[in-house]
Amino acid sequence: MARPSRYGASDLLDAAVRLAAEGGPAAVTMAAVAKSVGAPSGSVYHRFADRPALLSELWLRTLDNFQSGFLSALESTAPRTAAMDAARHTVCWARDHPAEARVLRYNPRDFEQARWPQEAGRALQAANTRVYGAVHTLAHRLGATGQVDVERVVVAVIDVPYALVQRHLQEGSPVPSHVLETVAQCTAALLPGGGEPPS
Amino acid sequence: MARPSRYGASDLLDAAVRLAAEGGPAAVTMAAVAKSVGAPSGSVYHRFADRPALLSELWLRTLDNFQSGFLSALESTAPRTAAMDAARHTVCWARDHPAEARVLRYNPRDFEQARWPQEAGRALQAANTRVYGAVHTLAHRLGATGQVDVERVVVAVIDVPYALVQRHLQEGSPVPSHVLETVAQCTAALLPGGGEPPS
DNA sequence: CAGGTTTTAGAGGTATCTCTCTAAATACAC
DNA sequence: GTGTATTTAGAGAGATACCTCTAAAACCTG
Repeated sequence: MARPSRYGASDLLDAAVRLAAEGGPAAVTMAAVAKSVGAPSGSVYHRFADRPALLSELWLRTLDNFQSGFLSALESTAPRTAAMDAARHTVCWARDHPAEARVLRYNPRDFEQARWPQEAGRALQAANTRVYGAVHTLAHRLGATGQVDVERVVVAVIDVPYALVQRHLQEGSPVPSHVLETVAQCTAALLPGGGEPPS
Repeated sequence: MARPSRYGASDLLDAAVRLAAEGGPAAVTMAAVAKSVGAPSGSVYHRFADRPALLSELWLRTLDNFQSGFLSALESTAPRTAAMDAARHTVCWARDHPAEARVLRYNPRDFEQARWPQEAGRALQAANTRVYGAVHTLAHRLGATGQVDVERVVVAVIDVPYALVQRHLQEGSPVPSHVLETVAQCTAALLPGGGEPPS
């Protein structure tokens, strides 16, 4: 049918992830991505309509790579193990995919969300509501009743592992293994019913 | 002695904070700062040797504005109230200074730390070790013994309030008042000795 | 091998940003 | 008032980024 592609979309996105992890969103220029894989800039524009389109795919692909494992961890039948598994998944995924995890440290806004194609904006919203919905129902399965209880589950399952992991990643160092235990303790302590007393 | 200055350093930094809060570090260009206060670009270069110098002062001033209150909250004699006050301070400060708080969401690296003047780099390191040292001694005063216990206090006093506040700020919405209570509960639950059981 | 489609390849226009440099304006000291 | 140090004011050079556009190359189908 046609000439085979030498620089595929996923190759370019891989390069973009590396650049973003090292130099932040500003480092993801079309020229830098092209240079990073040895392609001329025209090849990048052949795959992505413009820079916002590339950035949106970069963000959405990375987010989905993380969320898919997170969501399947939440599907465990026992709600408490679901919560613990999800929290641990965040740590393990970040440990195993440091560059991608460093991308998620930022915000869609930092990746020019305002200029994304409409479809990308909707996809992002869908992904976010899907995760928040899953955590919400988890909170109810855990017996959370009020607004504050639900918030507390969100902190336990999302914010604490995320914060602990990012603190290490942002220094460029890998995620130490003891973080897994710290997160497990903190999450357990914050879930309804509490954890073993701290000391 | 001389002509009075029309665009002071702090005016320019104020504008830079606004720009960074709205558009991220990339939006803080010398031209944008100048335009934001109605000055020609030359006036900005008269105050700051170059862009890294401006960014370093932007970061250090903002960090110090936050840390001074945080550190004085930690000085309370009763260690548990010190921890709770420090956690609450983070929430209140972010609520009252949303633009500055949104700046602190980023990393010195995002503000070109690699090109900062030496002196600024040292000041940053000093500020960080000062805070981590204070939290470290707080952890000991709270009876923390092992590595994991200390980490847990850091999570309770720093990471949890920071994460909860940033989750709201990054959507552009102000910090809701109920966050103060959520943070207080989570921090209490994570401190040695625990909090009231969740439910 | 011929036709058609996709992709590479990169030159170049336009815009923007950083930073330098000169000249003029200002206000205080004497 | 005069001198002087500081600041404003902005033009312009050099670099870089985004994006467009044209031409050629490569491969599959028939």
